[in-house]
Amino acid sequence: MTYTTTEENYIKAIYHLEHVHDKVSTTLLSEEMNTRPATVTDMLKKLESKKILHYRKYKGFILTDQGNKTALNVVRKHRLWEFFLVNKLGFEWDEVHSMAEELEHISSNELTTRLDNFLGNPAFDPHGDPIPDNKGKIKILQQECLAAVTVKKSVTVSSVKNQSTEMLELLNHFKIGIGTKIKINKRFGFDGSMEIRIDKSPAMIISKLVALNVFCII
Amino acid sequence: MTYTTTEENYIKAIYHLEHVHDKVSTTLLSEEMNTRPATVTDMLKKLESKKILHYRKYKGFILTDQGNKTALNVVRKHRLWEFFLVNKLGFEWDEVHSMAEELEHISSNELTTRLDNFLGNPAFDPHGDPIPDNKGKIKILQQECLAAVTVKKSVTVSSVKNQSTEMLELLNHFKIGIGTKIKINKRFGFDGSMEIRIDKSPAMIISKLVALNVFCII
DNA sequence: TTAAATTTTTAGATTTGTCTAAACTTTTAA
DNA sequence: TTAAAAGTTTAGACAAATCTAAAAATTTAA
Ligand SMILES: [Mn+2]
Ligand SMILES: [Mn+2]
Ligand SMILES: [Mn+2]
Ligand SMILES: [Mn+2]
Repeated sequence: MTYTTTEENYIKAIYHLEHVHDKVSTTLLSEEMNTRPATVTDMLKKLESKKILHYRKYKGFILTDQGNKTALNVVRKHRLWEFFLVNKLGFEWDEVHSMAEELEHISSNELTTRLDNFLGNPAFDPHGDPIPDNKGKIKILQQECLAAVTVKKSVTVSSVKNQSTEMLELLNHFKIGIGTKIKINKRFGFDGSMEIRIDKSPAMIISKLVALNVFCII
Repeated sequence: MTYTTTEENYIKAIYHLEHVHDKVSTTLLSEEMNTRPATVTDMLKKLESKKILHYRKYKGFILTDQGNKTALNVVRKHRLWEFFLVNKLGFEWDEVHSMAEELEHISSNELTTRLDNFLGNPAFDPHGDPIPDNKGKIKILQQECLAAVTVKKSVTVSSVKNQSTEMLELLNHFKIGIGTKIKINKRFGFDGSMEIRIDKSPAMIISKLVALNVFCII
């Protein structure tokens, strides 16, 4: 089975939303896809007929195994291309998303396999998100939210939740990236901000919102 | 200006045909695009309105400067990606065309520039075709058709005209590729076939049709 | 428990790229 | 030089992905 670029984008969006919300609604999906709910309803019928999801009018929808498999393949390509763009072409992590959004639809499986090998079969993309292997298997790390880490502990940044350009730009400014080692000096009760230190550089303050979006390995 | 994948494919097809035929007809273009002439007429009107070509009903059409520039950019991306697939991912030269047909539509100019640099700014693709630089400039080689080369001369293969899988497969079998040095032993008047030799390997016979499709530097 | 609010679906259009069949223009050749 | 052949365009239709407006179903809350 092959799917259009649009279908693949819907499948991937449903996959992502299913991992954040326990029930994905038509409206939620329409917001994610920047379309109208009516458009989503049409697409749901189409994807149902292609056995990508189970759908019952007014009752909701959920990806089938086939749907999940397809989503994982698109996610795999997206993250492999992001890795390529950052590690081979020298792009910054905040520049690659829209390019990967196009590259993820290149169809050749052989190309994906060879790209994977060329990159050294990476397990994580530049944002710390796991790259599914060719069977759809994902490495799951035991991570903790930086906002919840005990004071005085040292941790290693492993992923970023909010991946907006603004957030990544801010982390760039702080010189925080995947793999950065952080020591938590103090947490301020007033606004939940934290004083942290990277190596020997001077201590700095990050807001609670930033801390909530950074995940670490302890 | 940005163009759809379909529009880009038409623009590129017109560009290629203009370099082989002194007048491109609606029917010829429809054959190249595997569509009906009526479909081409519709697209011509659309591309005319986008200033990609000059068009006069029943009288023909020709790319504008803007059309040529756009075509060269698509050709550039196509050939850079082919180079990448062969020289970085290890594909054979007869495997890359359809993948490049998709990759050539990835829009980011910054990506194209960085890919070009990553590949070492190659001037020719795996089939010996010139890769336009970022200004659309092409290196033109002084080439001669193998079928026309004087007997006893030694030449270097520089490009292949017919790039069908069948042709490339045949050349693979003969171990003839871009850069291969060939000595012409004899040309047979009966069928125009030629006896050639590569390095110290035993002499072999290639048909006139093969020779007509191989171009060399003398 | 039922009426109001919210969500979802249906109905009917629109745009893009395609088709077939028919009409129109140009070219060819008798 | 003109009639037939060939090439091109027009007219009308369709599938995909989208929209708006209205109808229907579900959820919420008085
Ligand atoms: Mn995408
Ligand atoms: Mn990512
Ligand atoms: Mn293409
Ligand atoms: Mn090529």
